[in-house]
This record gives sequence, structure tokens and C-alpha cells, in this order.
Amino acid sequence: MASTKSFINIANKYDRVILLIDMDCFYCQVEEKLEPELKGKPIAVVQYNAWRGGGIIAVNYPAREQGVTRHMRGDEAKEQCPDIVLVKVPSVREKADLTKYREAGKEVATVLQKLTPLLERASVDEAYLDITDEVVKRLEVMNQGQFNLKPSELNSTYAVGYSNFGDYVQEISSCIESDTDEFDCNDDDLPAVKKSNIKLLLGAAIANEIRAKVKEDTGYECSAGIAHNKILAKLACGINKPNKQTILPLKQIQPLFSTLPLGKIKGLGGKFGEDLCTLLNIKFVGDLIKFSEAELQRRFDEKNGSWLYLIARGIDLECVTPRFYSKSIGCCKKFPGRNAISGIPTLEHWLGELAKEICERMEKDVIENNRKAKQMVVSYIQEINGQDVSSSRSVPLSSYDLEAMAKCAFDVIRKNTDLFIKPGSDKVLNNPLKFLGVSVGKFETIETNKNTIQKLFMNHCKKKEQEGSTAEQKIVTEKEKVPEQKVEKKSFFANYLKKKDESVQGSNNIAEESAATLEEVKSSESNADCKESKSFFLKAIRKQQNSGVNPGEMASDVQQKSDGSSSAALVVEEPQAGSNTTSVKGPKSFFLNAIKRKSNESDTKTSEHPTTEDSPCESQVQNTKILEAMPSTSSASNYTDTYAEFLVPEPKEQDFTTCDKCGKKVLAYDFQTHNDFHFALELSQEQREKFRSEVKSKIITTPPRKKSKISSSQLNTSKKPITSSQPAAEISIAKFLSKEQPNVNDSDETTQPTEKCIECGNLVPTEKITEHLDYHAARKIQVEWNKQLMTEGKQQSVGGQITVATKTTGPAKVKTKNIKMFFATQT
DNA sequence: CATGGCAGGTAA
DNA sequence: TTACCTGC
Ligand SMILES: Nc1ccn([C@H]2C[C@H](O)[C@@H](COP(=O)(O)OP(=O)(O)OP(=O)(O)O)O2)c(=O)n1
Ligand SMILES: [Mg+2]
Ligand SMILES: [Mg+2]
Repeated sequence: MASTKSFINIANKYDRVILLIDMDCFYCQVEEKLEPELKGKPIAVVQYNAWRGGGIIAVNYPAREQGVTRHMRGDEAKEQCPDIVLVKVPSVREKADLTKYREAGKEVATVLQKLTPLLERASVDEAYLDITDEVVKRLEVMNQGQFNLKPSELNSTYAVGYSNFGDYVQEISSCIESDTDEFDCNDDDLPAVKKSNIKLLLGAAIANEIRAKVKEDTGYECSAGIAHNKILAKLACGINKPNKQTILPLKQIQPLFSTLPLGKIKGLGGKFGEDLCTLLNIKFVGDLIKFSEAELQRRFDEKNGSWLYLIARGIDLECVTPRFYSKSIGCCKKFPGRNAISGIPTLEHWLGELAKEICERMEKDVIENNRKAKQMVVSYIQEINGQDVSSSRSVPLSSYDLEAMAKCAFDVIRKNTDLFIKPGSDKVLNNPLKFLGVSVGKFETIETNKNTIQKLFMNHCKKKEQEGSTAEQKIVTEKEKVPEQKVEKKSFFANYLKKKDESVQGSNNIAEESAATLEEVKSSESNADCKESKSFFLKAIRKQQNSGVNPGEMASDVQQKSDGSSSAALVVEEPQAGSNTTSVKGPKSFFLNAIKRKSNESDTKTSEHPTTEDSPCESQVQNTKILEAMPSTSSASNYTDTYAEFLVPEPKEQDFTTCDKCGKKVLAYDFQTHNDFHFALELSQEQREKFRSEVKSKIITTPPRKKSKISSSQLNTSKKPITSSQPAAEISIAKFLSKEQPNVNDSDETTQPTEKCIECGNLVPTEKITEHLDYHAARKIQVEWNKQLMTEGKQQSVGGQITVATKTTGPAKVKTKNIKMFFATQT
């Protein structure tokens, strides 16, 4: 198994152009799209509004203006902003269900994937895109004299360090012209540094196209960061939001870092970042630069030390690893405080609910992605002697059956708990559970008899295409490994599968996992075949169609090692996926009692249950025979009481629930405990005494109250200082310091081969021609830019054009701004 | 007792 | 493999 992450060579540190696309207030946008009347109003998305109005997990921008933030309770938000509309996350099976946001995220990612092969989803609402290839192509087009970048393509773009974006563009050309400010870049004298700004600018144009397409296809708005690596792209993205994009130019990194709190860097926002600040007595990212790599490695560890050393310099070598689908499917629920699960029937109930959700999502996943999870992980937190102890156990997963999974999860917890059942009882847990989680992962592609051979050939054909299209990589040996006797069929399969590829592409069935790895991808970039005016989108689409493979591993010429990347095998559609053994709803029913009783008695509980009695699982289970896998659960006792409050997912404004047993009014969030109390009452007197005495002793022996969490196996970690050093490359930057047009041969010191520039007719050393052409490219950008500025007087139309480009009907801002404002001033 | 429900990555 | 960290 390739260890997920891979890294580029440091020599290519500035070569890539990376985008980070992050949706604006994503869950809110999802809700606004579903309920368009919400647009423009302040809204927030909450889950579980019963307690203090629920917890806010997303806030739209109008609401942010009024000071509403994530982490607030719904009630606080109402206080802060009385007009706010609180939208609830759907509750399914008495727990928050995030399906609609996952689906929306996938919809967006699908658009991105179509445009950019090398995509890594980083969360439900963001993705990294490596667009180096496309940028390089456009650069070549520019250098051939077919210039195509217009200022309007850089609408909504910002550059860190420039209050007016036009200044940035202007400076790019003057920078290349006079070259003097390459001085402050005491970095390697790489041509990459010179190309940096132009590449980023082209990246911004591409980002704009991508964002426009996302808006067009999905209706959602997003922001983007444009930089030479993932860390900086992510950082940049957050600087201007919403619906904006931000370039982080090389030369603005250090100025930015000098006042940027360390915690703003992804990965340093937690304890590690805190430790860093304390141990090194620093506050800002820029403060890191004074430490040698060796010292950082000594104080932390080798890996972190090197990483920090580079980060301080704005360098991050992590590849964009192509990944569209998640590696795991999980769900979990907390049972805080007095909601802790203390009865076995309650535990069974919740494991059943969690397993049910997992099963449903897995069934969708198997159809969509043609893969099966091979492992299940059960996580839980139990309170032991007043301390929260978290554990997780993994088990091999062979069946997708709800009951089997639930029973398995139950057994896992039981077997890994020293004292599972309270002594003297058969239903009371010795250690209340405060958290339950079930997740599945370790997916493997389904190999049916039918498609195994097909895929074999598919992969084979793809490899062949790759070899043909990229470079002179042979791997002939591997090719010849294919059984000879099947050679005849080969062409047939190739054609057949190619067709398949195309149709499957459209439905985005791309599996990222596959075996083919190429050692070195040459950065030839000498392909002059693609003609000028072909659109980015057309090219992207054509690329996809040409090879059924996810072109990810080829996508970047600067990605020298593709060991961690994938040549995705396309998934063959399987019309009868459901007919397999996957959805066996057998007669065995571990939790039948729980489910049955819930159905039977739900009407006797607090009246208004919007329950799921008609769900196929339950009705089916009801009609099947009982197999009592868990003897201890067989006896009656009204355990539905123990989770009754969760059967009322929407208690509206009722903070109180009436207890059926004693008629008392009980705080809703105390109800589970209250019912556990009744549950305890039903136990024998003797058991109860025991129970109480233990509770007492617990209270007595519990000192002031610790909030610490511990794990079942305690061990102390110590640091491992390892040192190594690395010489820094020193290359002169003098050769970039010419005046006027750079690189032009003004003296005859030459035995060098030269070339006549198609732009200016000057003779330029052949090896410098690209660089020289960059200069012209930059000039042209400026000229175009200035043209735009010239017509400022009547620019209203242009401004309108630009703002209308996104088709927003909303508050028509910017209307009366002059053209400078068009480039958006930063705050 | 109170963000909660996710998901990915790493050390040991 | 498990516990923990980090971030959305
Ligand atoms: N602690 C968190 C953070 C975020 N989310 C969800 C809700 C968000 O809408 C979505 C994306 O998270 P972001 O951090 O990207 O925040 P938003 O997209 O909401 O806002 P922004 O415009 O700042 O990106 O993930 C969540 O459930 N819990
Ligand atoms: Mg977002
Ligand atoms: Mg995000």
C-alpha cells in the first residue's frame, strides 16, 4: 500500500500552480439553494435545536456581519441577530444526518473533476487542484504569440500585498523589465522564480473559469487560493471571501508571514502550534525562519523539523494526491453527561441505529463506487471512575448485514470492557457510554467473475495509452506478462472497454486506486501539438476521453515521482449489483427485540413521534423469526424508556418532557438519565442497593472533578530527536538583472546559439528564449490591462459585465465604483 | 454535562 | 492496530 502522501523534489518548489477551492458558507448555501427565499437573509445551520437552540455549524455572510459565529448556540445567535433564520440539519433516526451536504459537496467536486484531472478532495466543501499542466500550456501559447489573457478574466481576483490588483499586474511587467527587485529574493536563482507571477496570474484566470463553471452548474459560490503549494493556496483562499480569489505572490510570503500567527498555517492550529509558540517563544510564522533546520529537527523530530523549516520559507512539497471518494464511511453520536448510555438495551438500540445508517450509506457506495469495505471500526468512550476513557477496535467486515454489524459492534465493546455488566445485574452497564461510533473502511474494489477480466484488460490498455502519450516509458515487460493466449481478445476488449470508459466517465465513476506506477515522468513539455485557441474546457474533456484513466498522475510535469499517485481503473458498470450477496436481509435478528418494541410502543410514548416505522428494515424484521443472539436482552423490561427522549427529535420549544412512569416533568436532556433511574428501580432491591452504594463510592472517591480524557492503554510518549542537515543551494541571481528586455544579446560575446524573438525580432540566446518570451507576455498583460483602464470613462459597461458574469440577482454591488475599484480593494 | 458529526493522517 | 491530533 502506497503511503498516501507523496512529495515533489525541492528543485521544483515553485514550479507548480495549486488551487484550493473552498465553498463559501457551504451548508448555508445548500440550504439557500433549497429554499431560495432565504437568500440575502442572515441564516445559520444548526443541529439539534432542542438544547439552547442547537449548535451552529455554518453561518452565512449576512449573519456573520451581525456577529453570529460558529460554535454559538442557536439561542445566542437569535440574541445577537433577531432576524436570523436557523435551518436545522435533518434528523434521521434521532441523529443528525449530513447526507444532503455530502451530496452537494460531491456535486461541486464533480464539476471540478471534469475540469481538472488532478484533484484532491480535502473536505466536504474544498479541494486542491494541481493546474500546473494547464498553466504551462497557456504559457506556451502565450509565448507563441497568441496571447489570450484579458483583464476581465481576472475579475474578483486579489493579490496578497496589493490593495489594488492592477498594481500587481503592473508590477509583474516592470519587475521583469527592470529586474532589480529580484534582489530581495535571496533564494535559488531559479527561472521558476521569474515565471512565478505569470504562472500564478494564469492560474488565477483558470481559477475564475473554474469558479464560474461551478456557479453555473451548481449555483454555488466559492473562493479560491492560488499559490505554488497546498499550504499557501489554503492560506490564500481564506484571505478574501466570499466569492473571491487570492493570489499569494512569492515575494509577499515573507511580509505576510511576519505578522501571521503561527496557528493560521494548516496543521499548526492546535496543540502542536501552541507548543511551538511556547517552546520557541515565537508568535508568527515569520519568527520560525531564524531557526536552523537542524535545530528544529532536534527540538521536534526530523520530519516536523524539516517541514517547519520549509514552511517558514513558504515551501511545501506535498503533492496533490488524486482522490475523489472518501476512504471511510462513519457515523457517531455523543451521549453527553446524563445522557450517557447505562443500559444494555439502550446500547443495543443505538448501535442498531448507527449500523443502520452505515448500511444504507454502504449500499449506495457499493453501487456508486463498486467497492466493499473490509473493515469496521467501533469507537466508544466510557466513563470509568469518573474519567472518560476512549477506545476503538477494528474488526474484519465480511457482511453488510445490519444485524450482524450491530451484534459485532456490541460484542466488540463487551469483550473489550473489563467489567461490562454491573455486578449483580444483567442489563446495567458497569461503565456508562458517552460516545459511540461505527465506521467502515479499507475498501476493496469488487471483483466479480464478469468484470475481473475486463478490468484486467482495461488496465492494460490504459497503461499502454499512458506510455504512448506521456513519454518513452516502456514497461514492455509488464505488457508481455499478459497471457499470450488471450492476445486475440485483446483488441476486442480494448475497443469494448474504451466505449465503456466514455460512458462511465460521465457518471464520474472513477476509482483512484490502481497499481500502475510510473517511476519518472519527464518534464518534456515540448508538445507543440495543441493548438492555440482550444478552450481549457474542451481540452480537459478531451483529455478525459482520450484515456479512461484518471490522468492525475500525468497531470503535472513537475511531479517527478508519482509513487503515491494513481492510475485509476475505471469501474465497469454492473447493472445487477443488487443481486449479489450484498444486501442480504436475513432472518437473523440480533436487535429484533429492540426494534420491535420500539415500533410497538412508540405510540405509547410521548405522542408526536415522527418515527420511521415504515422503514423497510423494521417492517421486514418484524415479520421474520426471532433469533435471540443475546440472551441477556431477552427479558422484557421497558427499555424503550431509556432512550425515549431521543424518539422526540423535535421537542420544539419544550424543554420539559413528562415522564410516563411518575408523571413528573423532566428536563428533556435529563430524560435518559431519568428513565435509567426508573430502570434501576425495576431491578431487585438487592441490586439496587449495590448500585447505589457503588454510585456513592464513586462520588466520594471522585476528587474535585477532572475533565481529562484517558485511553484504555496509557503510555507516555517521549520525543525522538534526530538530526540531519542539508546544504542550501546558492546560485547567483545576477543574470536576471539586466535592464530593458532581459536576455537580449547586446554584445557579441557569443558562441552561444541564438534565436530571433518572434515578438521583438531581437536575438536571444536559445536557452533564454522562454524567459524572454515571458517578458513579452507580461508586457502584453500590462498593455491589455492599460487598455482596459484607458476606457475607464465608459467602463460602467465593463464593470457591469464583470459583476453580471456570475448572474447574481442579489444585491448589485459595485455599480458605481470606478475602474480602480473594479480590482477590489483589500481591507 | 453541552457543539456534534464527521473525515484524514501519524506515532508507536 | 490503537490512540491521538487536526481540521471542516
Ligand atoms: N467545525 C465545523 C466546521 C465546518 N463544518 C461544516 C459546515 C460548513 O459549512 C462546512 C465547510 O466548512 P468551512 O470551514 O469551509 O466553512 P464554511 O464553508 O461554512 O464558510 P467559509 O465561507 O468560511 O468557508 O463544513 C462543520 O460541520 N463543523
Ligand atoms: Mg467553506
Ligand atoms: Mg472548507
